[in-house]
Amino acid sequence: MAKVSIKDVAAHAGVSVTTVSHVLNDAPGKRITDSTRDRVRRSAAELGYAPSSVARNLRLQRSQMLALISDEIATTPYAGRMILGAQEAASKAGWLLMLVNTGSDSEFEAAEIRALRQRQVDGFLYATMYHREVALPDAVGEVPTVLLDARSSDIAVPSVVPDEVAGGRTATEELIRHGHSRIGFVNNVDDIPATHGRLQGYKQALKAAGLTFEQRLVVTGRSDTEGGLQAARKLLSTTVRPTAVFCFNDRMAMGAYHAAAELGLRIPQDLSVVGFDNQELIADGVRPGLTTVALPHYEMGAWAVDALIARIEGREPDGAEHAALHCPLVVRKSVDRPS
Amino acid sequence: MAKVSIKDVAAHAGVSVTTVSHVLNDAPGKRITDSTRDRVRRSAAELGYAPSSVARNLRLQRSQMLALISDEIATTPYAGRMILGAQEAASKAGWLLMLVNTGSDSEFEAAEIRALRQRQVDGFLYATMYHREVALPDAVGEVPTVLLDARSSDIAVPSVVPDEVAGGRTATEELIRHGHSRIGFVNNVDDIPATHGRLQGYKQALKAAGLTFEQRLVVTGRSDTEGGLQAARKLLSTTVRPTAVFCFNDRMAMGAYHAAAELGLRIPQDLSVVGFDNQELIADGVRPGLTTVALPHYEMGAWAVDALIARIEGREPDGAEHAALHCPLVVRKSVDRPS
DNA sequence: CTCATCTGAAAAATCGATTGGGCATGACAT
DNA sequence: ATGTCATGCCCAATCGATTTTTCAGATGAG
Repeated sequence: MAKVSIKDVAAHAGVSVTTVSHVLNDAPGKRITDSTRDRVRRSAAELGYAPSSVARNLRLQRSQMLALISDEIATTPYAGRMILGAQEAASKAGWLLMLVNTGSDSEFEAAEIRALRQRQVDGFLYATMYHREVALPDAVGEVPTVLLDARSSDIAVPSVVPDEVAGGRTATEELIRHGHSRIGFVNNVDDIPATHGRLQGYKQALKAAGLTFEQRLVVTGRSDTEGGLQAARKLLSTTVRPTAVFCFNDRMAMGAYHAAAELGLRIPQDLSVVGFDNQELIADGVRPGLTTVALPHYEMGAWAVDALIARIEGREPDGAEHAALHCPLVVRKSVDRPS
Repeated sequence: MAKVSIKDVAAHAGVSVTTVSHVLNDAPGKRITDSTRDRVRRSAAELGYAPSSVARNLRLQRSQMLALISDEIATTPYAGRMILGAQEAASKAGWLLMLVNTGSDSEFEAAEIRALRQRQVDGFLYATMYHREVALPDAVGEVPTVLLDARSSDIAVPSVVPDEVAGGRTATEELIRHGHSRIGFVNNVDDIPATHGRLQGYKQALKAAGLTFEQRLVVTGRSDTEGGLQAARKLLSTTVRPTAVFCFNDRMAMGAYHAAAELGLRIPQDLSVVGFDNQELIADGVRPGLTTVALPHYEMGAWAVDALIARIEGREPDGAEHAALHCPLVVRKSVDRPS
């Protein structure tokens, strides 16, 4: 079963390659009798013919390939779901997805991008592994591009990010719903959209519930377990201890668990905790399981691919689209009513 | 800066496309004067010429593309480093890597593989996200393939896996080195190579240190936090409690931490723990940090790509190669001498 | 009966590269 | 003066498709 080309089909069906092409592509405006049509189709099937996309791409000057460029593929566990979402959306639409990771070396990045353009990649997904603002490298040039989990100052580039504000609101509401009224927020110190967005959502939820925002209930720290531990320690040692904590992410929530343990507080009886990110390894690993808000990585990947393909095929409302996708709550066992 | 083809370069340099091709590819056996060479090269540089790989691939009947096919890209955090290793090795060798994930649907898998062959993918990396035995799908046909983190019953296919036995030995030795002589093993129940290999390594280390293997020091459970908790609970409640535990993986080690906490045992003062996998999220997240054995995912990815390219280019000793890569110890704070 | 029109399909150009075979040109030998 | 040969480069075929153009034969109008 070596390679069977369009010529073989033509010979087998006793027609020209032209006709085969016309039949197989349902060429519009071409007149071909039904009997010929049938003969060609049967031959193609019989021979197991599959058109060479290399040849087709050369002729059509495109590749049906997308490249997902990202700064760091490895260091975060998020990557997987985002890539999966992109990959499945691409495959569903009949496109292929290349993965390229460039690290932080912008020299290397530019070189890779040029290499991809040389291979006629039709579009780029420019992804970051956490929601932040980026500058699109010049090298992408005129090739259609969509930002994934990132925003650009250049608003002409479509982008998709998580709805951080709504996510923060969701987390806080879950605590309010269980009857908490003194709710602490262990936030990240970094100046990134997630920090501000989740805080804003926290405030919105409080306000909507008629609770007053208190600055001293917000403590910040590095966004890892250690930072969460320290921040939570400080928060839980205040004179009027909160009965619940919303943590910037699951790693910090893990730190809050440690702090609670130090202080002899049981979760969720003495302290309710909500995290953010839904990192299964942590959220499922700690005891009790951590109620948290999930980032819609899969959905963002899929959205980005769909938007990119639409753009490439020119069926896009002009003007860039910017999506902020919903972050759903994942309920486990770390939230209860206040004692 | 539209598309500049070889013809443009030829025109600009005042030579034929043949000559341009010969110069740019350093065609062996072709005689071209230095002055012409220079002229062509300067023209190419000046015009920013980059050969179209689509055209080249059509002519040469290859694509310089590799595809990494895997069952599940998303569900394990390992994927990242493995993919990164593959990706960087490919890029270093001037190849492109496609990612394809097929889920468990072998129908869909076959379809994807056919699509890839149609695009002239030159080789496949068939990866699983944990070390196990697989059957290579028929659809790959004659295309060169290398197994990643998997073994096949068909020994003709090269493969690379972690050296589980040596890893188990390393973990156990670390405990022995600190003076432990009653070392428990919290093992996985699944019938996979890791289970048997790590146990074998555990036994080897004991034997080498002159310690006798005791069956009751080995307990098994599901390979997650809960399973680790239950197994460790059982192990630590025996009359003669071990002073150290080697856990099948970091998730089970996390369960062992929970069990120790229940029993009022401090780590590492009262109990030393060694894990396996080096899942940063866990190993760095628990307190104290977990000493563990790392799986060489990055290295396996790179090895597989190198082996695959070698095979494709025909510079490979005949007969398949099978590599078992070293699993290095990552020291944190969960091991101390017995009290 | 002749010429125009329509049909169905084939021929040929094209995409951008690689490559085996040739063809001038000048140097050298006879 | 003529034949031989190495040199330096170009022609044209090729890869496998798509697409524009062409064309032979059937049909119909005048």
